[in-house]
Amino acid sequence: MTDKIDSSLQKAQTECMRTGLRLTDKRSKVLKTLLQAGKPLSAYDIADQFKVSFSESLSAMSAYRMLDFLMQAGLVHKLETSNQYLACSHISCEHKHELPQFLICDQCHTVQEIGLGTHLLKELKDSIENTGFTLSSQQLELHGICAKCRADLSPQ
Amino acid sequence: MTDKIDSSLQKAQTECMRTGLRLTDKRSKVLKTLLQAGKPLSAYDIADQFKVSFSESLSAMSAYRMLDFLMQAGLVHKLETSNQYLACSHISCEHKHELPQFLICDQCHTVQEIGLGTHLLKELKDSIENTGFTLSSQQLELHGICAKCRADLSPQ
DNA sequence: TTGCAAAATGTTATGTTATAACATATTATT
DNA sequence: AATAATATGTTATAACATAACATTTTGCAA
Repeated sequence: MTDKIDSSLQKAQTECMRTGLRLTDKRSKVLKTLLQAGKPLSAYDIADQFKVSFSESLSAMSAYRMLDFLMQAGLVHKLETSNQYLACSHISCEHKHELPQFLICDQCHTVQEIGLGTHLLKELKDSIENTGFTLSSQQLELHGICAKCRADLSPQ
Repeated sequence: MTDKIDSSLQKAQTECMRTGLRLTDKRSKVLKTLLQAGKPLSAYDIADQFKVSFSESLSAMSAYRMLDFLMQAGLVHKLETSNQYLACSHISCEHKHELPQFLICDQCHTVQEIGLGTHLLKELKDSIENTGFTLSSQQLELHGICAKCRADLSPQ
């Protein structure tokens, strides 16, 4: 578990170096906060958790700035439908994804980052662009109930 | 134009009566505000515009409550990605839609409510539900550049 | 190595979006 | 008319986000 987080942080560091971005100590710690949480957090949650984890202050303002950086670097996503941030689940793999897709459980609030089939995505994209609209890289956020909560709700 | 708005208001009234919902004068005026705007507005924008249009006060708190009602009645949608509200574009037609889809232009901020093919939607839905996740009625909000802005940006 | 410019972070203030809690008014039902 | 339910008014405050400017740190050229 810790290994996974460490290797993600390592990978993030390497990737930033390669592209000339500065993954500073604080930025790295913000990313680590999200990786450790394993779930989406608000900017203010992050600032609070940061203080607890690292006994070091972080204003919400700074959290926002660091999140901006991490999002630009593709290391963090923002869930627009819940105003929360979460670490990209593909940091430690090679997987490149331009259109992240999230399944958000409205019961337990866990978020699963999935990869829809490229075929389906292409069809979706084509269907939209046929109307003359040009998609920017924008994510899908789909709400519902995850398998686990579904099972808990309707036992038997 | 005014006819379209009036007929939408009429239709909304009829539909609410039929289902036992109370589309009061204020609620109807909030809906009218959105229909007249023809674009998404924030709750505070609506309260402001309401005062201008009807020379009658409306607190933001009240606007939120009326928007909640109108959303429940299926007459208004909320754009979760921009915290704005807009009248459903299908009030005056028979079209029933459980999963609204929006194309949001990040340039001119116009919003187009589209209907993706049922085939494509079914495929998308199946693909997601195969993972064990149960979708609730959730809309798609896709950002990009509309045809008009696209043309303006790259002439010739 | 020093000095400068750019980037990052700190700090304070304020803007924007949304809800809580309780009071008052209106409406439907008996 | 009494009363219960619904709707609206009002005030306060929570939650999310950005602006503006000060200070510190870093990278780089002289």
